[in-house]
Amino acid sequence: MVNLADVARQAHVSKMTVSRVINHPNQVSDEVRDLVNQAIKAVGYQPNRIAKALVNQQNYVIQFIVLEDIATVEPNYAILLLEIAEVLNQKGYTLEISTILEPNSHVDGLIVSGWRDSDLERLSAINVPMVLYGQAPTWYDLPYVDVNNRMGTSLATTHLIEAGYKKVIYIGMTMALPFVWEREQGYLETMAKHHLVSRTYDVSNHSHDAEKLIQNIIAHLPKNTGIVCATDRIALGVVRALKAQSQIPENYGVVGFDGVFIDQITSPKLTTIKQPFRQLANTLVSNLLNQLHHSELKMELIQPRLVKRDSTRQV
Amino acid sequence: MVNLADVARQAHVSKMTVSRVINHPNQVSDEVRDLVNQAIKAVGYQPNRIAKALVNQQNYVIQFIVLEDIATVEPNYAILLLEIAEVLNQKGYTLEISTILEPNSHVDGLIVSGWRDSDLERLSAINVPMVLYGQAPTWYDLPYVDVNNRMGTSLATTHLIEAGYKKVIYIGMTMALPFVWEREQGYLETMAKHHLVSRTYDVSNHSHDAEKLIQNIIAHLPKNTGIVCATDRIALGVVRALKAQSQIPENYGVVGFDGVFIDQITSPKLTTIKQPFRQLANTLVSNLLNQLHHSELKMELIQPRLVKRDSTRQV
DNA sequence: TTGTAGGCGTTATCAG
DNA sequence: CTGATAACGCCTACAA
Repeated sequence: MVNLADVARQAHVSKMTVSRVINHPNQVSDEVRDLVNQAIKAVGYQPNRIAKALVNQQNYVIQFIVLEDIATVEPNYAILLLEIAEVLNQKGYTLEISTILEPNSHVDGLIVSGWRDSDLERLSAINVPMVLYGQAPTWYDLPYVDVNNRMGTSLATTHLIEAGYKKVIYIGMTMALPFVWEREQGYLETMAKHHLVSRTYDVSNHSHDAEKLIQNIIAHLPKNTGIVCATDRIALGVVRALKAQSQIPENYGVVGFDGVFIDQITSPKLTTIKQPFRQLANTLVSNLLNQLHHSELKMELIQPRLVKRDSTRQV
Repeated sequence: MVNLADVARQAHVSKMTVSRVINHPNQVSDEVRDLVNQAIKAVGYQPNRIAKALVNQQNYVIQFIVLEDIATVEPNYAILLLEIAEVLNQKGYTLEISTILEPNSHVDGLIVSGWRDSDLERLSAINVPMVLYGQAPTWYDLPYVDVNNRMGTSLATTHLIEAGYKKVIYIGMTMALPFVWEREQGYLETMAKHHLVSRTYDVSNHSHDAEKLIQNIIAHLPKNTGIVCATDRIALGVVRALKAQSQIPENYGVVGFDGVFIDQITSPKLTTIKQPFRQLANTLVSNLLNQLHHSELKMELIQPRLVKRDSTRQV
């Protein structure tokens, strides 16, 4: 393993000078800097993270904690994880993945996802810098990053109204999670703003349940109805139930939420509210690193995007 | 941060004795060992990974490299990743995720996934212990772990035959990847063994293409046909095309492959060949660690499982 | 069985 | 602007 000493020898300077060229280049004279840089290339030097970590009392490790059962949580994670890993790697950090909350470890920061309200107490007791994925109640004062769920369903509702669907209903989830509430509110507010009568239904977040719901209520669903769904999974069931009569998008318009994977495999392809995972990952990471370096606590909401596809009329 | 010295002071012994109690307990007298263990608990000592890594010239970091475009590769990864992370964490290793092949890094081992034939040359030039996810040509001598793809489609084919479907066809993929070939072979061999005439089609790995294929050939598809699909994604399209006439599983039987997520959201639910991800993760990790510790190179094939659900007749 | 010295590769600090 | 020294926390090698 080639180290600082090797470079120093090659460049006929001390180890410290080499170290400075790397970490504080402007404290070194131009000539020496060039000399050292050449030497670095010549011997193929790469800094040793471990040694650096030891002396700096930092691990350069960020832990991504998944508190919910992955198997049920579908594809979202893979993509978010990869994005975060990439951003972190670029900044010299390592992403460690964990499924348990074990604060004793040597990590510099935590990104916590899939938490429930009941985890919040425990979370706020841990004194490692952290950022939550998902909007948390403000009284815990825990920094979070989330997509603006309310804006998302608002976008969806507006789109359906503008596309000319006379009636617009909402199919939400039975889970008691903040984002579930936010998504419903986005629909309700937008309907109110347009002086329209709102109507909501709740199902578990499974396509088959949504499918059944539609079959049950189809008799009462007038043609020219728009359906805002709390998730793509629900939308999938709705589309399937409606597909038989191939009435999409003429008689029924369907909008999903999430924009990961499922939206692509439905037929017709889903109009959906897309979570901007790349941006989410970037924000999550920079939020956390800002805490590490400047100790700012921030709550951030990212804007989602409406992706128009074939399950709604083109306006 | 509490360290060896703190424990030593507390127990009135030297740092080395404490270190020995942790790493070579049988080199220490019983009394001293108990004393030290108490002290460790008392002060809440946790070994510092970083320092250990520095002196041992190990990072305890395993890199998981994803060489293909994640967005297109669907949910499989999230679950595999989490499983691997868990296993590794238990053994004191950290999982680092990366999307680029950059061998210069300070990692102890590599788990490589999503590679193509063209990556193999480069891969075998890297002299860091590694294990591939996916069966590789033997002449590269690269250790790999994979599900037994051939056995998988064989299981699927046998199931359809035993369920009494008269004709059994195969819908494969156009990609020139080893596992694609293996899956097709599993079908062909099994058909031959039963003295049945085989018939294969190829589509890209998208549900919509599979759907179109079925629509095109449905006229030539006699009732009582079984369809072995190379992936759940393809099966999804097939099921959708056949659903209209709701002829599943009476007139047509469909079996998918992978058993992650998609199989759950089809209607009817898919009979499929399930990749045992937990076991895959365990094998991947132990294969790699065996290389690190005992430098054994191994190629391992894991048996998949047939999960019978509603897209085939019950036997 | 236990302890001492030295070093892993890096950087902060202080002296020149 | 540059260099020597000590330290981060741990472990191997050797000594007692």
